[in-house]
Amino acid sequence: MRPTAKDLAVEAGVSLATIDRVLNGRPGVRPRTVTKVNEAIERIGFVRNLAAVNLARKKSYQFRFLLPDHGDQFLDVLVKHIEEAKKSFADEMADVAATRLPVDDPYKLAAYLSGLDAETTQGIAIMAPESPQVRDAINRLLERGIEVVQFLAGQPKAGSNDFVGINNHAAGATAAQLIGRFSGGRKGKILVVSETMQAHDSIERRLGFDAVINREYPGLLPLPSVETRGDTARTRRIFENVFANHPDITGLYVMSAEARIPVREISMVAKAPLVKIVHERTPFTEAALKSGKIDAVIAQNSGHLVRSAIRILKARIDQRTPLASQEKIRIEILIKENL
Amino acid sequence: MRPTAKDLAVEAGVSLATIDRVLNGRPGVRPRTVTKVNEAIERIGFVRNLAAVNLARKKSYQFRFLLPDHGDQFLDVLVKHIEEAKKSFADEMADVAATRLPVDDPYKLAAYLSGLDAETTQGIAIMAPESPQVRDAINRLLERGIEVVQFLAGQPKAGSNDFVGINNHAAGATAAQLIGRFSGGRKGKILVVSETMQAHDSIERRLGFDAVINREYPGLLPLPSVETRGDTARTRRIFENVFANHPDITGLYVMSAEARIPVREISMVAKAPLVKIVHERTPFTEAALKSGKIDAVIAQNSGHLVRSAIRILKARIDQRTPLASQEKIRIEILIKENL
DNA sequence: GTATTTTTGAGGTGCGCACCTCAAAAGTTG
DNA sequence: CAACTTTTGAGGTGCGCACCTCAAAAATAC
Repeated sequence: MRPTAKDLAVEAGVSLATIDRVLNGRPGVRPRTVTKVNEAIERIGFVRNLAAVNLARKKSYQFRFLLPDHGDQFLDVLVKHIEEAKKSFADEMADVAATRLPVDDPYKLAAYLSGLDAETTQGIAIMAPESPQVRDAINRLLERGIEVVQFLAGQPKAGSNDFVGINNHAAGATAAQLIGRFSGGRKGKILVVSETMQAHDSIERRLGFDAVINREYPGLLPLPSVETRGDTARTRRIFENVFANHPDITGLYVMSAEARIPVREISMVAKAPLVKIVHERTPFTEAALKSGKIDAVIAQNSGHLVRSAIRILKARIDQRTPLASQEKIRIEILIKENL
Repeated sequence: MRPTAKDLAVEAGVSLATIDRVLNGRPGVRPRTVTKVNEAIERIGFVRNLAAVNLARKKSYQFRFLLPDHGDQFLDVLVKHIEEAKKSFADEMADVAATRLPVDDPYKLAAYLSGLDAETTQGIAIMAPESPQVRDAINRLLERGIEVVQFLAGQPKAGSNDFVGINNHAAGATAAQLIGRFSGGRKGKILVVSETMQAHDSIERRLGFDAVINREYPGLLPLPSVETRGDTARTRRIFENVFANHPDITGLYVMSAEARIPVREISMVAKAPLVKIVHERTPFTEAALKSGKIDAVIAQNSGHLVRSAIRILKARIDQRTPLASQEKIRIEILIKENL
């Protein structure tokens, strides 16, 4: 049986009231007594029963994911996993919800954030680009005692674990290494595509990509980034143009989550087979991998992302340190064999 | 606020005692009343507060990992993660321990299993090869109410989630695809190495490997599996022999967890650079990836493995269904960029 | 030394639920 | 309809802890 507070009181030679004071940091305890209790804790290996603590405190957790309102398949996958997490975290007294917002409008987003009530929301995960407005709003949330993590987007603050997502520089580097290896020594140009280069993550990926290609694959030349803006016709025009100028394109790297448009359009304009690498696991990319339309997917486990964000928020509220090895989001390489 | 049993009683128009009878399946309740309560549960979305339940029931979980007593680096990594899990699951009233055993001796292992007491052990994760003795012992454990999962080794029963680990056939296929792609069209022979081919996992990996190589890379010829038996000198002799007979070896696939001996020895006998793929993330394989001594690692996240085993055991004891998407162990491809 | 402040102890209540007992109410049987 | 049997309700206790009050003991000040 695990020792209880009562056992601890006996071991430390104090009363339950004093144990309570020490455990909960209440005032009016001599330093000597605190030490005595802490030593007893070490000796008998006392660990608070979190379930009982939360029960007595009537604590529950209400978390919210703020996601873009316009979305591709990857967002649908995320929403699905949030629903799943909602069920599995119900056991731990955590309620999880998702809200779709026009995250690209910093003012609307900031307004929404200021409207959040600390009574009904203990933590939020925000998937939105950086902006001064949002940064301020986040700081005000923190002041009001609402925990925040940046989810997939935004500028991660170094050293803190307030960002949930992969290291995008490393992700770009990984893509580059794969394109390099898969090219098997052939020379050629690499077409690099993104929905937009405004996003911080695309910029990071591009930097990581170029670093590896330039260092390790002198035979490959990455072209300047091309933006689809989610527009099929535009993409087609750009591709036709690029291929006209560079008939020796041998690879495609799609940096943003929405891979459908570039993958479809490139098959219309490219004559020779290319090495194609895209990001994120979605129904489309899965099917494309299986059918051989693309060669590899650089992914982050979306279920893990969601759960990790929740666990980090929860740990912060409980004043615990999340398990670093569990919360590190891995850069997954998917090929058709390990789907 | 979440509805409590009291709220449920009001909603269903019955007393708390009846709620208790229904929730805990006690006898003496009319079917009509049961229906009434269940409908009320649906209506107000009642979910039992697991923390309170476990508190009232004084329930705690004691789990044990049974691991081989002779071990390579991968086992050390596993043990480290078990220690880590021990800390993080303490919050959930679960105690986790690891025991090293001569798992290759079915009689000793079976004897140990029979000696387990259901009072002090609620679940175990076994990493041991299949044998009739062990299979029987496991069945007796289950009869005595001790939950069991097979951990990494053994013959997974189809359809049940009593196996924690990757699909080894797919892992072998993944290795093959990578060797194929990384070879860049060159022809050659592939040296396939294992510590022993007795183990079920090596056999599966080999099958998956051959399937892909034969189907997709006719220019590559996998040689018959070579067994190191953990013996450096033996391995060296075999390698020298093999290279003498097959000077055109262009790739190495190490199927078992211990990659140190084959990777070191091959560098002594191979003249030309090879494509080298090994299994499992360990300090050695990490360093080898970084320094370029190997090209890729097929890994399973060992922290995830451990936590998954614990969660599955816990869910079974609670009569819950574990979250399938979380418990699926992914086949990770590691290169130096995504470590 | 006494007066004052600080530290400690004793005890109670409630969190949401399991588990138990006993009595009252509702059904069933002949 | 009485004599059952089955179903339901009322109420209590405890799980391990938080949080509160009040009084007693110990340390400190003057």
